Amino acid sequence: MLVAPKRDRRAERREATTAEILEAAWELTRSQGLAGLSLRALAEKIGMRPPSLYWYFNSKNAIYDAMFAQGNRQLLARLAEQRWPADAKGILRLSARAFVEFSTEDVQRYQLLFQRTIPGFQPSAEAYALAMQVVDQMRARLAAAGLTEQRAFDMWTALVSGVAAQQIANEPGGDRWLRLIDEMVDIYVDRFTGKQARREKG
Amino acid sequence: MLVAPKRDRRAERREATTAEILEAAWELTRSQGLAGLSLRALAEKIGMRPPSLYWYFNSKNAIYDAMFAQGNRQLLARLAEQRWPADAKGILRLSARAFVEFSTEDVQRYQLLFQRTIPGFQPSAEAYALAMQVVDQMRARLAAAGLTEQRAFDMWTALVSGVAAQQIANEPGGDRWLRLIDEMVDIYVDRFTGKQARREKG
DNA sequence: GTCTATATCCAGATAGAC
DNA sequence: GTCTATCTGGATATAGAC
Repeated sequence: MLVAPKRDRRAERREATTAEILEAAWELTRSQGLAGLSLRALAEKIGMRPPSLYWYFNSKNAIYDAMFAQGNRQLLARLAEQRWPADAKGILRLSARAFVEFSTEDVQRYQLLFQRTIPGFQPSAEAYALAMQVVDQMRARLAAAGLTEQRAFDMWTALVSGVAAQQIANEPGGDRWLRLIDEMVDIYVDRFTGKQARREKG
Repeated sequence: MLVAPKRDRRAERREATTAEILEAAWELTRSQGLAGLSLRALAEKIGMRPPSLYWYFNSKNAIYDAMFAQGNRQLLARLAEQRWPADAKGILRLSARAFVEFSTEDVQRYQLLFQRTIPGFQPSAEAYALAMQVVDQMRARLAAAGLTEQRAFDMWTALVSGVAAQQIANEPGGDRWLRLIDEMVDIYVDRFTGKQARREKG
């Protein structure tokens, strides 16, 4: 009687090729821009003919979708691997730094994940769920720092994404805005945690 | 003897058509995305054949360039038409509100002016000079509010563009982040002007 | 100024052989 | 799984008539 082997070598190989395609896609976007990605160039880069890509992805949008999901998984992993301190200010500093560094590392990934720059693209439900997980993680970090109100969270995301946006738009690869993170956290903390915040609430 | 008439009707007509093309281009980008603009669709929208556009613009990039310049002129006009108050906090509030409202009004314009989303596009020297004027205006407003340091200016642009970015990315057309502007100005002012700032300096 | 006709090239996607 | 061949349609841009 035939038994299924423990390892599915075919599935493994398929996964490996899929990963290779995505890696090549990221590289191409870095040089051609996110919207400039073409299946021809992608196929050529990995030594395939364009139609062969369709064995792995049903459409170009499916590739964007996989990239979107992968980027969000990378960010989740990045957040998970941090050694989170216990104090509020430490948590906020690390949270901001991790996000801004992740964003500035790869402009195209930043645009795909956080901006609506590709005309037709909308992430699938599965990919979008990962993006929601990222938001939940951020919210959990802020809660760990004692901040639970929606208003405080919105202000926080504005501050952090502002630093990232300016760094990317005006000095990609530099650290002119990155260096402002600690001070930004200070002025945020002054307002939203500790004595002052309690005084305003009471 | 022939004398040149005071009005150059031909030039006027050419200008009018140029303006019409640009207006149609903006409308198309709003529905198709910035990168999705095509000369075919643009020509059709104004009842022309595609080659006729080349009488007015040498290339597609020239159209993007004119749009870039126009957007910056619109922002300069917007800043100029404000009735600027005398007090620092009033100046900052109006400055932030004017910029964020301008940004959220038209997402494609925002992307063209403030983000590098089109693969090949780089503004011409003339158009770029207008973008510099915008920055100078912003800097002048901040100076009028008593803030002259580079670091304070960088922090300010991060805060303002963060509010705009979040509003556009997460709730286009809404005011969830717009409503945070006054509070954002408050926490900024607490840090960078008045007693506290002087104490930190001294 | 606007047109027709055309050049040149590229895009994403499918059919079906092997 | 990967290929060749092909479909269909799009793009920007130019030449030259009117």
